[in-house]
Amino acid sequence: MPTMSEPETPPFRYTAALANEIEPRWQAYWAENGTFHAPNPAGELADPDHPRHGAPKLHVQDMFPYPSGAGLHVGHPLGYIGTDSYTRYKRQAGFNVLHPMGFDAFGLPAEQYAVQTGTHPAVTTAANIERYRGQLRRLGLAYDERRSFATTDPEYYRWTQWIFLQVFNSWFDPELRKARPIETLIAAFESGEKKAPEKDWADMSAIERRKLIDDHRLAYVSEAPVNWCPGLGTVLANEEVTPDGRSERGNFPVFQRSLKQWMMRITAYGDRLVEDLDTLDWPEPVKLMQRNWIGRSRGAHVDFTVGDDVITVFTTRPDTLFGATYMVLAPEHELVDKITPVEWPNPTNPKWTGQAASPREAVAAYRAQAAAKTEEERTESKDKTGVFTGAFATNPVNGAKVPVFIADYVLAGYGTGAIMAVPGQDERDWQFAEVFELPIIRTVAAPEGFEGAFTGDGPAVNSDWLDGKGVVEAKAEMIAWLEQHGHGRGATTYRLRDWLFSRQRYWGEPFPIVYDETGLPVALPDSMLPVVLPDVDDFSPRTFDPDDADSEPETPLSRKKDWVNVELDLGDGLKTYTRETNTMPQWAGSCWYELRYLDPDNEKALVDPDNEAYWMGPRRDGDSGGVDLYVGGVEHAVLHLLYARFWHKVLYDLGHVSSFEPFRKLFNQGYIQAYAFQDERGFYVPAEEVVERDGKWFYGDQEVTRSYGKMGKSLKNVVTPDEMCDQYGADTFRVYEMAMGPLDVSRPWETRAVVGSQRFLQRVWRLVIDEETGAVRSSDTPLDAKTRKHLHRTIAGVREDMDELRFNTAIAKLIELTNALTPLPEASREAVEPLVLMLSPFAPHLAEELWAKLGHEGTLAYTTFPVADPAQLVAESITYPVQVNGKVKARVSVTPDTPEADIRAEALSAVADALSGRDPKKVIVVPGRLVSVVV
RNA sequence: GUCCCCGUAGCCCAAUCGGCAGCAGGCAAUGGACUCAAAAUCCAUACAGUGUGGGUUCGAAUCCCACCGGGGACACCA
Repeated sequence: MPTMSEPETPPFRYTAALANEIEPRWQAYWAENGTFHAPNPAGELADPDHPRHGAPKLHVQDMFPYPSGAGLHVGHPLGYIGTDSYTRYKRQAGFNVLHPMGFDAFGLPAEQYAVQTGTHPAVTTAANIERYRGQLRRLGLAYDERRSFATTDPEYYRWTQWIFLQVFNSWFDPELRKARPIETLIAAFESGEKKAPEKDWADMSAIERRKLIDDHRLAYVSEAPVNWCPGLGTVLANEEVTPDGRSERGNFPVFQRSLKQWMMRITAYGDRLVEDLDTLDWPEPVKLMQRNWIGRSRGAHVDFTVGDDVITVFTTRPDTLFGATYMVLAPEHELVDKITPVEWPNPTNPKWTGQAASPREAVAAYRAQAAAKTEEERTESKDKTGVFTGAFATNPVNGAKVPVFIADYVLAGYGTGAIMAVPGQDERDWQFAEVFELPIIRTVAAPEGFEGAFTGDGPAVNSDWLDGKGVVEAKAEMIAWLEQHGHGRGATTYRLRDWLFSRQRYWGEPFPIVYDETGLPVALPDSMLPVVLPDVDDFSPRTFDPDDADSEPETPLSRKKDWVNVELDLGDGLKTYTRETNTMPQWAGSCWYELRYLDPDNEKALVDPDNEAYWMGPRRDGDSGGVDLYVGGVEHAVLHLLYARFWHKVLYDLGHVSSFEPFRKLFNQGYIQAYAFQDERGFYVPAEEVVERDGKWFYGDQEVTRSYGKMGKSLKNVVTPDEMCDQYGADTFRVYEMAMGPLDVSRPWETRAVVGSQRFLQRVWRLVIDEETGAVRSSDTPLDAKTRKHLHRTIAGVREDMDELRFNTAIAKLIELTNALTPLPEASREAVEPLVLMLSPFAPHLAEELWAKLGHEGTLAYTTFPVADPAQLVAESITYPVQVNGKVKARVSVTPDTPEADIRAEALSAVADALSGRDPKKVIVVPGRLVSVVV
């Protein structure tokens, strides 16, 4: 115990200097004693002697950071301090707490830095991680450091690769709605239980069989339209492309190209990803964003015939089929060329032709026009454009001939890329019909006088056998009719696309895949993992002129020929194979890290099942299991959380985990933002030197304008936790961040307000320590009754606030208690010790120091959090305000157990003057609150 | 354009179920004590009627409707 043997401890005030002496000392103590190690039920991290062995568990996790070169600013650790305070409290409250931290260290910035400087990304990354660790340690964050890792560690990404192989070696069985090992599919084909689409399994060649199987894998190679970004030299996932068709990172143009890429069949999980949201304790807006992103819609596929061809449309409103007066195909639809005749039918409305001499010319011109537009231009103008193809389709319900158009308001990538247009019930179709003078038939009765497309519910009209039925019923009957007559079938579509999983980058996980002489992929066996990322001389993918759409990707790994070409024995004897030279996207490592914390050193499995079941297993029927509390920003509402859920479900299906969701409860912390100031020329000036005078802001003598937003170097408004630790100490900084508002609310940083938290800690310090002599001044005198009640009220309130993550109000209650104790002649231990314990989640170093000074041995981390005495929570009397017609006219004081009738009587006599003889019409007694009299 | 979240003292924020808007708390301000003076500390004081307008109710910051302002998401998804 370093603190016990230092009589020369400066006996002064709790200052930044003192804090900076205390804090590293306790950080060292915690590290040396492994204070925050959490015991596992099994394996190397098990510890039967641990004070929390066998206690109820709690797994709390933060979204781990990408260790950037810029280090942390004061906004970053907000959530970390929140979870640290929460878990310190829960640990004291008796839980076995797992609170780990790691690093998401693959990614573009380190690679781009490497390209610029030649420094290996591994070197940059390691240095950045060290810096982060130092910054986090300085804040006193209580992590189990044995469980920390980076996604770039080969021992970690070995398991990322292993999970990839699990995904690769699985298929999605639509009957069971789950992933199953690929062998079960092969067996099904072999036994004839499942039929191959084109010819019998028995008649297929080995290569044909492999291709068929590969087409069913959850990870597959696909020649598919992808987002090719020449400026970055890589392809991007849809999610990484901005709505105006540029790369989210770097803002380069992105082009649609057909390229061979790895995909993950996340769409197979669309239903479960939607449905299981209901089991999760997540903020509603995040669930909503996921639902919207997945975009499941139910409806029907309907077949329209055009000559000898069949065009299938997707509609969510099969009930309106009688109102389909035309059809629209996306300009890119594959049947457009085939159905377009040589000449315009006679007659043809001149508005339909785009002034072209023939349908083919019109189609070609319109396509060129559509292709020239960016995605943004296409969606920005809501004016409907399009052109008639010259072809007519047959409406299957009534045999009506309807004209077929192409128009860019129909998207090639959604549904079937073709729609039946029902202007009477769809606003977009209505607008198009107005422009092109197409007939409008209402099939749902609209209210009297209603103009435009009616999308609400109502009885069907003009719809033969559906007439009179409501929308829901009519939909069901139409789907049944379509299926019965072979014109269509019920269908569900998703906005969600399969996940593009390969990147032409260096700094990512290599795929555990090689190609044989057939060019088909072959999985490496587990025994060959990890496939270590080799050193290369040049880290950059070949980049191109950002506008060169026809360039071809060339990966950094592909240039390393001695690595790419390998001789391996994969069961067919020694053969030459070619390695996959793409790497995985940055999301891969963060898709499963919550599991690795549970069992970080396990070499036999990604996580021991006992450990997984203990920390993350379901607790009751229907419970998804998962991390008990996951804290991070809303910016990950869709991508990271969706991908992680997907992988987790695959692992669940294959029996590797017992939980079917990774994160049971999600909490979005707010952001700390800051003001930035610009001078007349628009240059940013250092924010900390700007002063306010009369509602205006000045930098020196110069007036500057204020804006509010992120902290950033270029905005010259960054404040770092290190500066705060220097100026005030980590505890003051922690208390300030937790006190300045609720954790989920964003707020502006204000350095000059930090001093308030410092003063509070100084007052607490002064309750225990004599500032002149350094002696402990707390007494053993019992508290007076009033203060004792205040203490227990505070304990009860703080516990409640802590459980609900309301740290700001918990701290306010502690300040209030401190302010009540300060003027007392003696600082009684009866109050001071609980106060120190309750403060310890927020100001752990100060609390440990005071706890030691008060004569306790070792750390307080496992000392029971104060418990309120219920007897002390009962008020001696309750004062009821008495309202007459909403205005407070009197107050009556009664004991808490006074019956309602007596309260009523007392109240009425108290306001007898105000009533002046009138009879009360109504008297409302709200127990514990007030009495309201109405006359 | 649609959807979601948020508007309470100069500022950051409190206020179970609708029940006395603040001895919840902090910053800043003002006055005082201490000091040669200042800082720090301590004590005290003032400041809003809850963005606006309606409605429901005995009673609305809280529930409903419309509008205004700020933030976020999606954006022709058939």
